[in-house]
Amino acid sequence: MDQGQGALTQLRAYLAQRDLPANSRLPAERELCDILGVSRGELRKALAIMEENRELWRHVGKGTFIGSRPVEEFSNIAAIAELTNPREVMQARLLIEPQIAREAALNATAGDVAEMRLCMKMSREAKTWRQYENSDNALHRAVAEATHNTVLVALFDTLNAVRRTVVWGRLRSKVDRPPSDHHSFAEHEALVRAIEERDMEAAGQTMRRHLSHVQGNLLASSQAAE
Amino acid sequence: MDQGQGALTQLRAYLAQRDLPANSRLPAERELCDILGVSRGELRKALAIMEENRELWRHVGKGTFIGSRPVEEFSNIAAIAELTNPREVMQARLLIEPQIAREAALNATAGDVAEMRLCMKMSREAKTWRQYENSDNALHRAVAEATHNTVLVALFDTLNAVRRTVVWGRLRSKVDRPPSDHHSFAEHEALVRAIEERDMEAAGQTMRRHLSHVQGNLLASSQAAE
DNA sequence: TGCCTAACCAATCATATATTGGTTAAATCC
DNA sequence: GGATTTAACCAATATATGATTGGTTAGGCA
Repeated sequence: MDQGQGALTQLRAYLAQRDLPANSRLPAERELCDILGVSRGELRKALAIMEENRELWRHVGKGTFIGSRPVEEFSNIAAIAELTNPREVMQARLLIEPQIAREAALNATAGDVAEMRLCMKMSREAKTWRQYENSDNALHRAVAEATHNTVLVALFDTLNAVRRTVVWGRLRSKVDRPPSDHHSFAEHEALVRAIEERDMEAAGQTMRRHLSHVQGNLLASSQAAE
Repeated sequence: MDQGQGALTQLRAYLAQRDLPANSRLPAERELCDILGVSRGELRKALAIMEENRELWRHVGKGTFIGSRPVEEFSNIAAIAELTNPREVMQARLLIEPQIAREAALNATAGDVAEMRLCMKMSREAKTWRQYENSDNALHRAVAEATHNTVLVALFDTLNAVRRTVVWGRLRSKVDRPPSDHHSFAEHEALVRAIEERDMEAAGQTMRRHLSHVQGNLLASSQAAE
C-alpha cells in the first residue's frame, strides 16, 4: 500500500526536481523504471493517476508529455470541402461575415481603411477575373483583419479556404475575362464607408446585402449550367 | 517557334486522350519527355503555361497534378492558440455562436432537440467539473450540429478547439469540484426551448446572454487570480 | 542566340528499422 | 492465494535511409 503511493511520490519528486516546461517529453517508461528504481507496473499506476489529473498525457509511439493533451483537429480544409457544397459555404458566409464587418466597424484603424481602399482600387483596375477575385479576397480579408481579433481572422481564413476549394472544384471557368457586372464595386464602397464611419449596423447590413447578391449570382450561374 | 508551341500541343493532346480526373498525378517530367518525344526544357515551358492557366499545379518532390493548387491551411489550432488569448476567444464566441443558435432554430429536428436535452441532463448530474465541461461542450456542439451545415460545424469545432487549448493553458484548476453556480442550467434550458419553438430571435439572444455571463465569470476569476 | 543535355539541389515520398505506451501471462514473492 | 515483478509481444509512432520529383544551372552544340 505504501509502495503504490511510493512510486507516485518518487515520480513527483523527480518531476519537481527537473521542473520541466509544458509539452516537454519525459523519459520512456522503461528508462524511468531504472531511474526511479520502481517496477514498470507501479510506475504506470503513478502515471495513470497523474494523467487522470491532467498533469501529463501519454500516447503509444510518441511518449509521455507534461501538460494537458492537445486537442484533435477537425479543421482539415480538404476534408471539410469534401463534405460540403457551395450552398452551405455561402450560408456560412452570410452568417459569419456580417458579424465580422460589425466588429471591424468598431475596431478599424485608419490604416485598415486605407488597406481596404487599396484593395478596391486594385479590383476596379483588374484586367482578368483572376485578378479581380484576388483583390476581392484581399478586401474581405482586410475587413477581417480590421477586427484586430486573431481568432476571427483565423476563422475567416478557414472559411475562405473551404470556399475556394469547393467553388473551384465545381465551376471551372477557364476563360479569363474582366467582370462585367459592377454591382460589387458600389457595395464594397458602401461597406468600407460604413466601417470608416464606425456604423456597425450599416456595416453588417451592407455586408449581408453584398453576400446575398453574390449568392444570387452563384445560384443563377448554376441554373444556367443545367 | 513552331517547336515551342508544339510541346504544348502534344501535351494537350496527351491529356485530352487520357481525360484524367482532377487531382490525378501525371507522369514525372523525365518520363513525359520520352513519352511525348520532346526535350525537358520544352516540356517545362508547356507545363509552365498550363500551370499559369490553372489547369495543373506542380510541387517539388510531389509531382504534377491536374486541377488548381490546394489552398494552404492557416487553420493550425496550436498556432492560433499561441497568438491569441481568452478575451479574443470569448469575443469570437459572442459573435459566432448566437448566429449558429439562430440557424439551429430554423433547421433543428426533433432528434437534435432530444440530443440537446440529453446533454443538459448529463450536465445537471455531473459530479465533477470535468464532467460538467464535457456535457456543456456536447450541448453547444449539438446546437451547431442542429444547423445541419457542415461548414458551420467545422468552424465551431475550430473555435472550440482553440478555446480549450487557450483556456487550459492559462488557468489550470486541478481541483475537481461540482459547479456551484447554476445560472448556466436555466440559460441552457431557455436556449433549447427557443430552438425547439423555432424562435430564431430568442435563440440568438439567449445564446448571447449565456455567453456574456460566461465571459463575466471568466473575467471575475482572472481578476481574483491577480 | 536558342536549344539540348547532363548534372546537381532541396523537397518529398517510400520503405525499413527502432522506439514507445499498452497488454498479457508466466514467474516470483510475501 | 493474492499481489508484484518480469518478460515478451502488439500496434502506433518516430527516425533513418534511399529513391523520386520539380527546379536550377552550366557546358556543349547547331
